[in-house]
Amino acid sequence: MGRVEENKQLKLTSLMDTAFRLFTAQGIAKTSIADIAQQAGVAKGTFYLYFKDKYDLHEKLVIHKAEQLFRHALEHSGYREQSDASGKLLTIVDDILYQLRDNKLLLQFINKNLSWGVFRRAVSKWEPDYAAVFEEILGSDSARRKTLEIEVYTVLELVGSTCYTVILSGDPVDLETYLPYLHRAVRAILADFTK
Amino acid sequence: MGRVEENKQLKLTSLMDTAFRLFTAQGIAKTSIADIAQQAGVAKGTFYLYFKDKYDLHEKLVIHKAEQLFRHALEHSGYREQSDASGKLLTIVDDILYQLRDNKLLLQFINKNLSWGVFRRAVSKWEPDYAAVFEEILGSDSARRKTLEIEVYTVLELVGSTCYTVILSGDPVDLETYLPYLHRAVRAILADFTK
Amino acid sequence: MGRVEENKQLKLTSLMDTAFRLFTAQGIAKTSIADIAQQAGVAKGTFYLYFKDKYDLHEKLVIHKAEQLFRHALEHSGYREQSDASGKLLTIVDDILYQLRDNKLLLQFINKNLSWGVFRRAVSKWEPDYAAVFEEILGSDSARRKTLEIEVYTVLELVGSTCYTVILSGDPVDLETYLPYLHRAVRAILADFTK
Amino acid sequence: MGRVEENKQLKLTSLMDTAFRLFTAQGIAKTSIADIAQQAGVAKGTFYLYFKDKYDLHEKLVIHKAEQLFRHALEHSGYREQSDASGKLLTIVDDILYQLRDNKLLLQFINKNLSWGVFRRAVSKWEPDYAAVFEEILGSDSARRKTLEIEVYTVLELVGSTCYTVILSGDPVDLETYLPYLHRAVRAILADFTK
DNA sequence: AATGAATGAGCTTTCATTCAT
DNA sequence: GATGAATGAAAGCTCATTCAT
Repeated sequence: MGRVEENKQLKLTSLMDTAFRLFTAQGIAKTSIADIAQQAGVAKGTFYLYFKDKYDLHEKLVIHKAEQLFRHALEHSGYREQSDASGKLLTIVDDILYQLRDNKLLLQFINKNLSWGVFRRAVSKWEPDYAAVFEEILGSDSARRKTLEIEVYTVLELVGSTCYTVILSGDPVDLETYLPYLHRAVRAILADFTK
Repeated sequence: MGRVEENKQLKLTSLMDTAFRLFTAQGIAKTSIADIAQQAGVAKGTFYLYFKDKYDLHEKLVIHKAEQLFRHALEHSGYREQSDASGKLLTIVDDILYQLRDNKLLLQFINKNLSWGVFRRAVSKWEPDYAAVFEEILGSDSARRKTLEIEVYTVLELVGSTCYTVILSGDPVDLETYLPYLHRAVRAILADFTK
Repeated sequence: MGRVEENKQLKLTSLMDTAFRLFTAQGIAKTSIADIAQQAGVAKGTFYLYFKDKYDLHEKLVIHKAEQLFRHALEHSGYREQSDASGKLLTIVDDILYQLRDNKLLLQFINKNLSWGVFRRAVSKWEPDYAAVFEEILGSDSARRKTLEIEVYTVLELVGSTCYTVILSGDPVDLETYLPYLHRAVRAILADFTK
Repeated sequence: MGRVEENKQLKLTSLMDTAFRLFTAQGIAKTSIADIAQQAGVAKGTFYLYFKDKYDLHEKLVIHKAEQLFRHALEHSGYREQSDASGKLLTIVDDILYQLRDNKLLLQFINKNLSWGVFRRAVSKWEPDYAAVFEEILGSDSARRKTLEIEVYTVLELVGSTCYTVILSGDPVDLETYLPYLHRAVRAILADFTK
């Protein structure tokens, strides 16, 4: 990577990191491009070399952060040691939950912005091939394929929406109290679907 | 109610209705006070006689719409005919789901903006006394009280987050296809909690 | 006219006068809205209460100035004393020429921007009814009607384009030298058309 | 011409062709150097190796296109076969008119930008020596010399200004309808001047 | 209570120009 | 010669808010 290429990467990273900080601290509406550029240490015009506008940056940021989150879960959760699809899924979910518990800014950012549609589109572009990973988790039994996708969707949405509020506001109970209930709920759903 | 009072009420209603339409159509960020006032048929200055700014109006709108939604469910779902708490809850949930299926704008608006915390705070202010209604649904068995609240919370979040995407984008499947799975999931959770 | 109405008229006039001065002095491209507003003594935002953008202002200015020019010619040239259409037309043309010779800024502004289409559209909106005036000049002989319009068009274009250069740059000769030739040319055209 | 020279010529031509297209399509004000460079297939910096700024390029383009127009008329109109100055002039004018009728973009570009002064300055620089050509057309009779120049000027301005509007907008009549009138007008002027 | 003209801070966006590679 | 990333001044435009009427 030449000097120029290296420099571009640095500016890109700086812009994204700064934007993440500002977006989570004060929201996208109250964050101006001037703010981002200035705090990232680049000229205002430079912003437009990398992003169309702040919403473009925002979208790219969501995808980027989501990828980091999943990549970590896939590489560190040890889900492969589980024998069944449900076990694998739960292991991954738990890893992600722990990451989010320890990084509330990220949770706030991801959850408010990550829809199932965005997630699926993003997954299909990632390297390594995460689509293959899902194949691996869910199995290749094509008869159960659609059902499994619904299963994943249901569990992810349940975990995402409940934990968002619980972790951030401790309402209606705190995370430690809620986790056992959540696990029971998830297992109940998975068990029922498997019938 | 005198002529003046009546006129004020008309302006207020017009402002809120217009704001709801604009907020859902183009988002709060892209909706200006000038837009709202003009389309509501009042002068810009008049807006400030009723609301502090557009965020104040937005908050009042969320609470107002949520109340309408729950009021309808409580008055029309016939939940009282169910014998157990779970049955009552499911009946109310179903009614709300049907309302939202038929009013996607409302779904979009409510879901993006209604958090558990806002909901609880709002409920406590409503007339008639909805707190009493919840008492009625959940029962007064103080031992199960907290558990039931978690139960309600979990189910509401599950229903809210999954149906939001399904109804609005038909992803990963459309609502007709998804509903049976959702019902199984909800019943599985409720059954498990009851053990 | 109330205080407010009076004030609006003042601001409008100030904006148009200032814009005319700046447009003629430095061109529309190099004139910013901030310049116009500042020198007109109003806030930048006020500009947008009266005009869509600087091109909108420009167009209105062209029409406004053209109207003044023609109004003066019609009211002061005494064209009615001429017996034939050609004489009337020449009298009006001469009056306009003298106005422009004495107001080169106006000439520059009008000529670069006044097209036959704009002129015709503008004329039809003016008060008093200038369309009727043209009727009066050209006569109501409907058989010659279209021919007369072409005649007027040809003469106006000839006078406009030749005098523009001559008055402003004295090239290829100065106005005093050119006028006799122009008059001969105009009379030659009119005489020929009358055949 | 070496490879390098050839390459330079290619880039120059590409820049001028692209600029002509963009200037006529959207005007000089809305055409950026970035646009020109990108669509011409060269880097932005390269632009500055050939032109000072876009106005420099514009001026060079006007002169270049005008030369092409006149060169074609002089080489293809057969004006030499006419015996008198008036006939020669009319023959050249007609050829130019036909070129412009078939190339409206060029008409638009030339007319908005070609003044008598620019034309004269440009003519004096061309190769072959077009000044001599004018000598040839107008004759060397120094007594009539200045009169003939005025004649050329008057006719060119008349033709230019009337045909601009007629060809481009068909207002007040279309070209086919207008041409006979124009020819009568030109002949009337020329005949009168010859008296 | 209602109006809407006026404000001007503040935002997004463009773009000519430079210069290290 | 050629490049194109970077710059930052400058422009257009929006809009919440005020206040005289």
